[in-house]
Amino acid sequence: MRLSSKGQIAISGMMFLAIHGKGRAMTAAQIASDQDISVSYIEQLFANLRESDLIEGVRGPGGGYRLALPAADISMADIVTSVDDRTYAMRETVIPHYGDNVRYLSQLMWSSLSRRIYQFLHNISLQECIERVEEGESITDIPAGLLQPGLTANYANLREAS
Amino acid sequence: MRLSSKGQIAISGMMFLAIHGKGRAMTAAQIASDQDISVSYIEQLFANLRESDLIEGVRGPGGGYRLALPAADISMADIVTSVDDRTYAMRETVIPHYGDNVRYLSQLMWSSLSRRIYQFLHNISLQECIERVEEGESITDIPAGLLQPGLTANYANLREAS
DNA sequence: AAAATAACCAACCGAAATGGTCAGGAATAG
DNA sequence: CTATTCCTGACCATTTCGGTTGGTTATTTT
Repeated sequence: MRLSSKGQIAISGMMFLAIHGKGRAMTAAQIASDQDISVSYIEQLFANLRESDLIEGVRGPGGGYRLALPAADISMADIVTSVDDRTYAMRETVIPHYGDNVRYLSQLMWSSLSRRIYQFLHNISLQECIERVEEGESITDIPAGLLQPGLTANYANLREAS
Repeated sequence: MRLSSKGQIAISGMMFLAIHGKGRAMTAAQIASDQDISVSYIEQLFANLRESDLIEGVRGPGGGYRLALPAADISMADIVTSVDDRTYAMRETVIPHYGDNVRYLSQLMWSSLSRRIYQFLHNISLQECIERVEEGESITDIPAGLLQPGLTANYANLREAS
C-alpha cells in the first residue's frame, strides 16, 4: 500500500466531481484550478482513473469528466490504487523461501499491515467522505504537520462566512 | 499523511527489533541483511527514528539498535511520520481564504481524510502488529498487487516448514 | 594501550518518481 | 466550419530513493 501526493490530488479531484458535478461534467481546467495545479497533470491522473472505470470523459463543448459510478460505490482504495500503486513495485518481489525464516517473516509482517491499510481505505466511500465534512466535522486536535495552523475551522464556519 | 517504501522499510526494521531484539541490540548489518538493503540506508532511516526517540543506538562491540520504548507504546503512525512525513510538505500550504469557497473545501476534504488515516495508523501498535502475525493470521483473498502470488501462506505454515 | 567493533556523519551519485510543458489529434456541440 | 474539450505522446526540471565512499567517534575486548 502506498499513499503519496498523487493519491491526494486524485482523491481531491474525485471529491470535486462528486460535490460540484452532480451528474454534469466538470472540465479538467476547473478541477486543476480548484487544486491550483496544471491541467495536463490532472489529465494524466484522470487518465488512470478513467482506465479504472471510476470516471468517464465527455469530449467536445460542454464536456469534461464525471463519475462513472455513484459516489457510494467508489472507495478511497479504488482511487489510490488507480493512480498510486500502478507503478509501485512492492519491495517483496522475491518469492520467499520457507528456509529463509527471518526474511520471510519480515515480508509477512509488512504484507499483513499493508492489507489492513488497504481494507481501511476500502471501507471509506467517496460519498461517506464528503458527507462527513459537509455535516460539519470539527477538525481540531490534529497532530503537528498534518494540518496548517490556520486550518482549524469546519464546513459550518465556511458556510456562515461565505 | 504519506506512506512510501521508506515507511515500509522503517516499519519492517522496527518489527525486526521488536521480535529479535528482546532487550538486546541488533546491528544495522543484521537489519539490513534481513531486508536485503544497504547498511547505510538503514542507518539513514534509523537516524530519523532515533531523533524521534523511538530507538536507541549503542556503539561499540555488542552494540546496535534497540527499541527505546515498549513495543506496545510505539504506533505505526509514529514510525511513518518519523521517516516519511519528515520532508513531506503537505500541498495545502496556502492558508485558505474563506472567500475562496471551492478551494477551501478541497483542502478541508483532504485534511479530514488525512486525519482519519493518521488515527487509524496511530491505533496500531508495534506489539499488536507482530502478535497478529505470530498468532497465524491467514492472509488469503488479498487484492491484486498487494501481495505476491506465492505469498499466501501464514506464520503457522512457516513454523511447520522450518 | 592497541585493536576490533559498530554507531554516527557528510558528501556525492545514478535511477526513478514527481509535477510540468508543449504540440498536436479526435470527438462533439453550436 | 469552428470552438471546445478530452486524449495522446514526447520531452523536461526537480525531488526523492536507495546506495556508495570515506571517514569520525564511542565502546568493548585482547
